[in-house]
Amino acid sequence: MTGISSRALLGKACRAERAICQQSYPQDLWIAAAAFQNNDLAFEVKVDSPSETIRGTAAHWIRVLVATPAHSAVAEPLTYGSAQPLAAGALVRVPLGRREVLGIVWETGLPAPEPDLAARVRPVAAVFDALPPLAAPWRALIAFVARYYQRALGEVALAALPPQLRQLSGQQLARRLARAARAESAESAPDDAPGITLTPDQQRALEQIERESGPFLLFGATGSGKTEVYLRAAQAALARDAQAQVLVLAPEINLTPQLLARLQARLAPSLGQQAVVALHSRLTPAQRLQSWLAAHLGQARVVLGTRMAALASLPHLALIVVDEEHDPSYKQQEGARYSARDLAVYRGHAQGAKVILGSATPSLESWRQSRPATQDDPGGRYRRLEMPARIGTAVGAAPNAGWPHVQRVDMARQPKDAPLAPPLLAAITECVARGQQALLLLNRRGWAPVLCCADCGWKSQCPHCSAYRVFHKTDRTLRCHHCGLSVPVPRACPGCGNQDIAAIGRGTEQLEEQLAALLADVRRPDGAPARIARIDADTTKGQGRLEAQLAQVHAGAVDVLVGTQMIAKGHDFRRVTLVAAINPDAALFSSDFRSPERLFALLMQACGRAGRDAASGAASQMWIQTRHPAHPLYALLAAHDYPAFAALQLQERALAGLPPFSHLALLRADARSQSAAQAFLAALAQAAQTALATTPELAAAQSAVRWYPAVPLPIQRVAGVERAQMLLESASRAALQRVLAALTPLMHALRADPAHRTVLRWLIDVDPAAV
DNA sequence: AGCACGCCGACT
DNA sequence: GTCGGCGTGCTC
Repeated sequence: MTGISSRALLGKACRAERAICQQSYPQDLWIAAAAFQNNDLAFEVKVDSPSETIRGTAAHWIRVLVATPAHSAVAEPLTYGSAQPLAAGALVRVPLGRREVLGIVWETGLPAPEPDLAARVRPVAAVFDALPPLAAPWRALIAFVARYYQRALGEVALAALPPQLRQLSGQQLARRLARAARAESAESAPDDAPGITLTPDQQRALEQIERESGPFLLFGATGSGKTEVYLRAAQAALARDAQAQVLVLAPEINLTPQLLARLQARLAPSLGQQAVVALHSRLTPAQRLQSWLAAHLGQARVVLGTRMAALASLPHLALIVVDEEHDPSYKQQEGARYSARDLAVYRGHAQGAKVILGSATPSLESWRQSRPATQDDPGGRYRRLEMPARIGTAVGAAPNAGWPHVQRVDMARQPKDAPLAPPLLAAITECVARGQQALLLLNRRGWAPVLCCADCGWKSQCPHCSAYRVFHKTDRTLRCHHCGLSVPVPRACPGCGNQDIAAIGRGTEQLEEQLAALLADVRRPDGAPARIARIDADTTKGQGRLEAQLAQVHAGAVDVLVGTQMIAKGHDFRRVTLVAAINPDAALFSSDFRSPERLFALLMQACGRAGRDAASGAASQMWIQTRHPAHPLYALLAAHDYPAFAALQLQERALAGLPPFSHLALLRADARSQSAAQAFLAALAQAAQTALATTPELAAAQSAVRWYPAVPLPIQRVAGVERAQMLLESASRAALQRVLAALTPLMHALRADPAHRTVLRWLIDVDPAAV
C-alpha cells in the first residue's frame, strides 16, 4: 500500500463510500445513517418511504438560508429536517455537501416535501439556542435588500452577520454570550446636561424632529452644529424608551473615531461605556462579533458604524442618523450593491424609527425628495430642516457671513507649468508667516500620472489595464492604481532605449517636492522654516498612520498640508485658514453625470475646512486653480450657494431624464475580450425582448424601460479582464424592478450557453453610483 | 464560496 | 507511476 498517495486513496474511498450509500442502501436509510452519525440530533428513522419516515417521528421541516454565492444554482432557502420545532430567525449549523455551515432558519412549519427532495433532505446539525432569533423586521430588511438589489437571499443574509459567527461552535457562542451578560451592569447616572447653548437653527431643527415623523434632511452648513443636533436627537430618543437603540452612520472608517468620542462623552455617563459601540470592517473579528452581539441583544443602545452597520440586527431601533448623506461611500461596491443611506430610510419606515439625513451638500436625490410643497406640487417625502448659519455668526448677518472668500485663479493667464499660480503662492507664504496652516488638495497620488518617451511615444501603459501606470518617485516604481502592478522605473525607454523619459502631469508627491523648493525661504513667526507634509493613501497605509499624521497637523507641527480628498473630509483643522484646489477641472468634463455634484460637494467640504467657525472663517480663503474661472459650478461655489447649484443641476437632470427624475440600473459583464462581454449583454437584451413580451404585465414594464447599447466601462480593462456595461433607465422604479427580476434567470441561462463561455462574471447594479 | 472529480502535463 | 495544475459541477 505504501506507494499510493493519500489523495488518490481518499478519492477512491469516498467514491466507494458513496457508491455503497447510494446503491446498496435505500435513500431513507442513507438519511438515517447521516442523522445517526450526527450525535447532536438523533433522528429516529424507521423504514418505509422517506416522507412517512419523518412524519412518523414528528420531525419538523424547515427552510434554511446558507451563504450561497451570488450566481450559484442555490438561490432559494434549502430544506432541512429538525427533531425540535425551531423559530424563524434562529441560527443553526447545517450540513452542506461535505461541510457544515452556518444557516438562518427562514421558514418553519413546512409540509413534507416531494419524495425526490425528501430523499436529499438532511437534518439540522446544531442549533444556537443561546442566541435570540433574528427578529422579523431584520428578516424583512434582508428580504428587501435581496429582492431590490437582485441577489440571493442567503448571500445577503449571511453577509450581514459578523464573519466570526461562522467559525464559532454553539458552545463557544454560549460562552461569549454569558460573558456579555456579566459585563452588562448598566449603572444609570442622571443625564449630564451639556453646557452648550443651542443656536436658534438647532433649536428649530430639534423641535421639528421631536414633533414630526420624518424622514428629515438636515441641510446644515459646515460648522452649523449638525453633530449637536444628532446628539440631542439621540439623547431624546434614548430617554423616551429605556430599550431604544440609535444607529449612527458615517461614510468612512476614518471619520468614526471623532464621532465615537463625542457620542461616548455625551451618552456614556448615563448609559454606561458598553452601551456605545462601533461597527465597521476595521475592527478585529472578535470586536466586530462583540459589537454585533451587543446590538442584537439590545445591550448596545448606540451603534456607530459605516455602511455595513445599516444591516446590523437592532431590535429596538428608534433613530437612524446618516451623517454626510451625500457621500458616495454609502454605496456598497461589491456583493449586494446596496446604498446604506437608502436602506436607512427604508428601515426607518419599516421599523418605525426616525431618520435624519445630514449634509451641507445633500445628494440631489435627497434634496429633491425634501422639496417643500407648493400649490401644484405636493412636495417630497422628506422634511427639510435648514441650518444655514455657522456658529458664531451674528444674528441677521448676510447669508455669506463667516465663509471663506473664494478666489478663482485663471490658469490660462499664469506662467506655464508653474504648479502654483504666483498669487496663490504669495497667499500661502503669508499664511505660513502668520503662523497659520494651509491645505492643498490634489486628487492624484504619486509623482506623475504618466511617463512618456519624447522620441518614440512610449507611455507607461499598464500591460493588464487600460490605464497608465503612475510614477512614484519615493520608491522609484511605476504603479498601476487599478490592478496594483508595481515595477521599478526603467532607466531608459523600453520602446527605443532613449535615456530621456518625461513625466507628464503632477501628483501629490511632486507637489510636495516643488512646494519645498518654493517655500525654502519662508519662515514661520518663530523663525523656523516652513514644514510641509503629505497625506494620501500612500502615506497612511499602516494601522493608525492617518491618525498619527493628523495629530501632527493638530499639534501645529505642519504648516502646509498636501493631500488627496482624504484630507477634505470631516477632519476638523482649527488653524487652517487657506485651502486650495490645485487642479479640480477634470471633474467638470467627466462622462459621469454625477461628477459635478461630487466636485461641488468636495470643494464645499474643503471650503469648510478653512476656519470652522465664523470668526476665523471670515478671514479665511479658498483658492481654485482653473482654466474655466467663469464656470457656473465655481461661481456658485464662490457664492456658497448650494441651493442654486442644486437647482441648476436638477434642471439639467430633468432635461436629460437622469436621476432623480428617472431610475437606473447597470447590467455588467466581465470577459476575456471586450467583444465577448458586449455580446453577452447584447444577447441578454435580445432574449429579454422576446421573454418579456410573453406576459402582459412584463411587457408593460418593459415598454417603460429604456435599454441603452452595451458599451465598455470608462476603464474598460482591469487586471486583464475586459468590462462592458449596459444601462437601463425608467421613470418608474416599479417597472425597472419588474424587468430586473425577470432578467436574473435569463442571465443564468445565457451564462450556461457555450456561446458565452468566456464570460467570467456578470452583475446587476441597481441605482449605480457612477455611470 | 468550498470542495469534490477528472483530465492533462512534468517530474522522480 | 505519482504529483499537482485548474476547468467543471454540485451542495437541501
